[in-house]
Amino acid sequence: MTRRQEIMGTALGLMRNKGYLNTSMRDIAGAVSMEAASLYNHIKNKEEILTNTCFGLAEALELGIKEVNDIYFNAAEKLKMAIHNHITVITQDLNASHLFIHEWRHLSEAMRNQFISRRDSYEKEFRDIVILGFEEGEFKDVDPKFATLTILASLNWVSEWYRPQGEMQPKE
Amino acid sequence: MTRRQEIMGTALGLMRNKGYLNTSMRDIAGAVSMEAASLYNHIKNKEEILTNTCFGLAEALELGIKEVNDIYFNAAEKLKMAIHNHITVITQDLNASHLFIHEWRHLSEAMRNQFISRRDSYEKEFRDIVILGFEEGEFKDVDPKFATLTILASLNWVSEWYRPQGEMQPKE
DNA sequence: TTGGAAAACTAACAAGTGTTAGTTAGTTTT
DNA sequence: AAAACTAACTAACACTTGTTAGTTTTCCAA
Repeated sequence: MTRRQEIMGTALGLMRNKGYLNTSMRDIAGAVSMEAASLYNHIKNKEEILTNTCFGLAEALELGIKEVNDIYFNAAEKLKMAIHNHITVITQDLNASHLFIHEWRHLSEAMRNQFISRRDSYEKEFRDIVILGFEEGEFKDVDPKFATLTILASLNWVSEWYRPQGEMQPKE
Repeated sequence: MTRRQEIMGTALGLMRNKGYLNTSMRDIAGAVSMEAASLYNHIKNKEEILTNTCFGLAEALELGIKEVNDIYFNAAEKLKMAIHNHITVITQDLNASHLFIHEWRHLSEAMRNQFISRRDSYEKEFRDIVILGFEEGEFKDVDPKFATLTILASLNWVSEWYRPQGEMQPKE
């Protein structure tokens, strides 16, 4: 593991516990036993940590839903796989996921706008699957918009309570 | 409306948009057209804003679930009413709800511990309803713990997308 | 009209923020 | 052996933070 990865990982851990703004460069430095200024030999600045993880996860999620749309045709199968892929990504690195879900609003304005639009288009692809299932008559008695929001809310909340050592596995 | 209420309301609005830590006393003061120092004639300190709203909502939610447990006996009815009460509280003041759900971790340690334990006991009461339904054979094929987490996740996420002017009403 | 509280002000504080500059020791490449 | 690179350091910067002290203005009841 490079020093950079070590710094990134430690930073994510601190930020998950204390929040992005509440985690200072000196906190991060202390946790990897160096001075704050030395961090800048390895990372560009504080925001890079946030930008990197937010866009990294965005990419992983987008990849997951594109795969689903390429392979499957039946709405029920699509939805199942989309959920599966989403959970797989989210549970990969819980600290990163927490940042991705809760701290993106502290991106600089330009990055934030970019982030929001990618997030919206991901939600749209997800919603399209639910709508498809609705048209196929597979899913009933639901408002597609509402159903999608509910599903994504549940999926994202997983990063709050999921523990790798716990009794429940991602697939379940 | 007293000056205090005006300050509180404005502060919650700012904090919803920018986050608690990222909202300075000078920001709040500016938004109500006074100097930062003058705020202290009306509120004790910054944390009082957070403490007040977090514990205010905690109390409202606890009240709601106690009422349900007093009146209803059937699990399905209980759950329905518990959800209804929860949504009613959450949609009452979206700014306050956002703070309650996302920023409680910035309470001072003593307050935070108190908050967590009240939150846990609320979740337990909720889970007990689901478990009751499971035992009654009313709800099937679900792990009660998992179901409860999913329900609460969805309910809390409502504060992210619900708009009073939107097409959907709390009752739905 | 006046006395006193309420609510605003100015000025300052100590602490903490992200970041830059300049330097140094040790290692790698030329 | 010389040059370049890596990764650490110390010191300082300009600025922001929540909060307090002391003073002045505003406003209402007597």
